[in-house]
Amino acid sequence: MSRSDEHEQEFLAAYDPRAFPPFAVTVDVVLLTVREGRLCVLLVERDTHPFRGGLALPGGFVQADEDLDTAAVERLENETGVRRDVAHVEQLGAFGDPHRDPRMRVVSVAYLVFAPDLPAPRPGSRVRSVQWVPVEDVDAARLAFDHDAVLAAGVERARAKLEYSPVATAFCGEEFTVAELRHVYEAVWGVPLDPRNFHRKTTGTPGFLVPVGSPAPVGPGGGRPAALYRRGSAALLHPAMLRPQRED
Amino acid sequence: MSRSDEHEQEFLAAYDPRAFPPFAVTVDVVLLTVREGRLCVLLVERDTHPFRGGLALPGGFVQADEDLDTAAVERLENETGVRRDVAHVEQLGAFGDPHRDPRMRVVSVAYLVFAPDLPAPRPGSRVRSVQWVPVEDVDAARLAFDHDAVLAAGVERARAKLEYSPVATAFCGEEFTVAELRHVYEAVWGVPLDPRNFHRKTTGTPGFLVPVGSPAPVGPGGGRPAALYRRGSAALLHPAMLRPQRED
DNA sequence: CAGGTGCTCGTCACTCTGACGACAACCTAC
DNA sequence: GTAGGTTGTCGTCAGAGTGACGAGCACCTG
Repeated sequence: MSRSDEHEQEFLAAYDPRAFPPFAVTVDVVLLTVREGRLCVLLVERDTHPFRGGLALPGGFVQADEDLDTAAVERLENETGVRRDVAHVEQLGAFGDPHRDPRMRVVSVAYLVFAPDLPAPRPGSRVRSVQWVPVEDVDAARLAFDHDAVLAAGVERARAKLEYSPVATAFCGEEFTVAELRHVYEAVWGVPLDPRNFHRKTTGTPGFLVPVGSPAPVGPGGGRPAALYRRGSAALLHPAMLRPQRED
Repeated sequence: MSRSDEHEQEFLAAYDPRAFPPFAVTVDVVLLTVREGRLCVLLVERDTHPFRGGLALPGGFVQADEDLDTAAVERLENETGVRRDVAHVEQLGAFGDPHRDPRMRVVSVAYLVFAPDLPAPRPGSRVRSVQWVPVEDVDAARLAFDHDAVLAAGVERARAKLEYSPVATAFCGEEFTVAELRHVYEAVWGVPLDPRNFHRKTTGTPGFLVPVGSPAPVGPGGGRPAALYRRGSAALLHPAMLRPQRED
């Protein structure tokens, strides 16, 4: 397409800051895992202005030629060592309150990541420490920026998503038992589930679990050894696995 | 918090374009409605570079002090006259491919809006025409930017959302019949539904529909007059209303 | 070997659903 | 007014899915 004078004018006008106010764009990652039966989120202690010393979700600025998804995975890998292929990554949404960052106008694109229990993360640049915090124990009022709202959205999305998709397997290793998967559901939903009905449901839903031919593994503290499964090919669970609804 | 020299330096550093590359941020609106039994989307014919003459979703740049949600509703109202209170508005997600806009780096936050059948929209500024297009008839390859992907995400989100939430009522007027609501489901899902089972399901799900005390209205071309309902207070449908699954 | 633990399979009552019959309440045509 | 068409609403029934268990299996430790 040849560029006429008219187009050239419009092209240049695109850089008029009055018409197109400049934003910074960041990614923030809600990285969830299940540790010791509890749903945990990865938080970093900031070492830079603003909110120095405060807790925040890992994340950072998107570079000029970087895709949003790539930026999220990149920041994640740099700060925690989580490789993309052992985790589930999905976009959570955009957060763009005009005053969410005191420095400047920032729109943050939040990502939700599920990973199995991982080796201890190491602090990256501009960060004092990195820690897993049970989501129940997070003091929302102490989180930097609007990360309390981002975290809440991530946890709620996770709870809903376990119902109709097989993503819970992303919290487990490559191979896992039905009980391990059940512990994931129990930790995310915060309710106990009947082992027998859970077993019937998960093994009976087509495409959810694929039995691993190899024999059953050891049992840690006694009990019949469990069969191993891998994640199946289904993208959606039919029928869905509904969490028990609290009665009023 | 007093601002030390150190903080001041960091504060100023925030405006270094090498560290914080400038983005433009836009909102794009997937406005869906049901007209003549078909799910339709509002598209505008662009009158400006780039994609002049091409079809696109309505939308525009977010202003410097404007909230994202506000910006979406504002552009929507300006271009179509849809008031926020007669429609359902939710964020769809962020689209930020580095080359989605040939002019500059743009991140677009897409919004999904459901509205009842509306009076004909009027073209706004920088727009040649505004038209309702059945989503089945949209030529995805001719849409500007990545609006084909945005539209596809919006339609898929709408289809999924009808299952577990009462948002389908947003496609109807203040008061509506069960049949009108059923036509919405049929148009969005593209499948016929059994009127008797649909009636049992919708009137039986707690919080979905509230009968209007006033007597039944007229029937247009014959048939027993239908009872009128308003939207109930439920935010989620329990149990969900699952769309019939295609068999393979 | 006894008893504990956790895995897996069964049973049963209940709810929800899809498919359909039947009647009610309106219309228009004759 | 009566016949016949159209749409709304209520009922029925068989089958699938679920919650709440019981019970046996396969490992452990003492």
